[in-house]
This record gives sequence, structure tokens and C-alpha cells, in this order.
Amino acid sequence: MMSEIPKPTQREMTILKILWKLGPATVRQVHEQLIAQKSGKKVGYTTALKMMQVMHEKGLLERTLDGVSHIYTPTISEEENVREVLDNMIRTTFKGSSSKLVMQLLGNHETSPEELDEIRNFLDELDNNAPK
Amino acid sequence: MMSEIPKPTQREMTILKILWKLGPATVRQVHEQLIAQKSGKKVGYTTALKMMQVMHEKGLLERTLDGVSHIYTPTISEEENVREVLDNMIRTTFKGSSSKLVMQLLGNHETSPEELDEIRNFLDELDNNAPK
DNA sequence: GACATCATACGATTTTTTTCGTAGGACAAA
DNA sequence: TTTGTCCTACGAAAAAAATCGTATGATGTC
Repeated sequence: MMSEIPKPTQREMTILKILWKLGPATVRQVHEQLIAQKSGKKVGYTTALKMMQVMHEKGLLERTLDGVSHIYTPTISEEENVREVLDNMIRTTFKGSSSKLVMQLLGNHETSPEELDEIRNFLDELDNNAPK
Repeated sequence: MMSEIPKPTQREMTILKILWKLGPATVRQVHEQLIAQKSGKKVGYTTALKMMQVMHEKGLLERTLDGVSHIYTPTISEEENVREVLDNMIRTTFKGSSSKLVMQLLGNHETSPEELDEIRNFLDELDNNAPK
């Protein structure tokens, strides 16, 4: 029975995001970021510590000992997470059509001509690699 | 001072999703869906009711009286929500480049040639409407 | 009218999440 | 050795979210 990794809570998500940005990091580093962004909110150090300990128990974070302190890294990568979110979105709100998502995205998000070209090139590559 | 609408919790999110799928609906309808999908978990009717009442107080749902019961609708549309999520994703994980998102999306999500064509056409339209 | 059904409201409990205080170990400087 | 600093562990309080029991009213049926 593979013990399931639970879905992160919203606070846990903010920690994951920080770790994705920083790469493997200590509690102190994460705590600093937490303070930096949550301007106005004061978050205690032990709060961050406990949080990350709990996340480790849940299987959301791995950690290795480095001298006296631990270095934490998420067990799920940002890419995996993004993929999951996008897949969900495609399935539930775009009825399985990824093009619909792309169109909605490009439709209301201002996109530069250069970026549009990049996308075009990418589409062509896709065709070449998997031709009819 | 525009009283802020708080970010929905995870459970509240599942209710929003149901309402987006159903369109305006009663507590009973939402409750049925809740049961249907949360197979295994039994959710009481009054739980759903309370939940939706709270969401209404928070400004997440609007409601109108229909005979004896209420009909609820989300105050934020699925499209707005999707846009917000995508914008966030572009900003934080794709450093502002929407094309990166598109490429990642098309890269790992299996996409049919027809869909790719649709996207191409859409890109061309964008060009025509906003030429250099 | 008595009874079953279905809706809302609301208080209160339970569960989960978040926060933090306190204790103890390692280590370096005075 | 004493003191200050930085780390972890852990228990428990505080806060937030989720669940439900019970009361109450309207409505329809026998």
C-alpha cells in the first residue's frame, strides 16, 4: 500500500513555490523569503521550521543533513506540478482540447510578435518530429 | 473601501467547480454532485448548505430566492478564474513568457494535428488583427 | 388536522492547519 | 567554563475550515 502523498495546503504551496525558486534550501533561507514576500505579516522562524517538518513527514519534502542543519527539496518538481494543473484545466474546463486553452491564453494575455513566432516555430517542429 | 473577496479554500473550490459545470444551481444539486464525485466520502446535506451559506457571506456566491429554495451562482466566472491562474503561472514559473507555457503544454500533452492547425490559424488571425 | 417531506438558519463540535513557546544539542568566542 | 548563536524537536495553543445536529417554517397528502 503506497502511502499517498497528500495534496499540499495553501500555505504549504507557498513554501513549495519558494523552494522551486530557490532550489534546495534551508529553513532559514525559506523563512527569509517568507518574510520578504509576506510583507506586513510576521512569521516566526519556528513556524517555518515546523511547517517544513510536517511537509517532510507528509512526503512533500525530502531533506538531507548538512552539518548542523537540513537542506530541503520538494519531492514534486515545479514542472510536474504545472503539468498536473494544466492537464486538469484542459480536462475539466476545456473539455480535453488543449488548443482551446492556448487560444484563450493568447486571446487575453498580451503576447509579443516574437513570442508568437516562437510558438509557430515550435508547432512546425512538432510536425516534423511526428509527421503524418 | 471595496470589501475584498477572500480566496476560496480548497473545499470551496470544489463547490465553485461544480457550479461552473452545472450553472446556477440549488444546494441539493450541488450536494448530489458532491456525493457523486467524492465517492467514499459521505458529505451531509447540511454541510453543503452551510458551506454555501458561508461562501455567500464571503461574497463568493450570489443567490436568488426561487420559491422555497435558493439558487446559487459564483460571483467569479470560470474564465476569470482560469485567466488568473494562467497569468500567475506565466509570471511566476515562466518568467513572463506565455510562449514558454504554450511550448511546455504542447510538448508533453499529446495534441492532435487538427488541434495544432487550429492554433496555427488562431495565430494568423492574431497577426491580421494587430499587424505590425 | 396530523404527518411526511424538503428547504433554510444557526449554534456548536470536530478536524485540520497554522503558529509559536520552550527545551536541548553543537559550536565558537571571550 | 560561561555566554551567545544557530540549529532541531516537540507539544500544545490558536486560528481556520469543515461537519453536523437540531430547530423552524412552508407545502403537500391522506
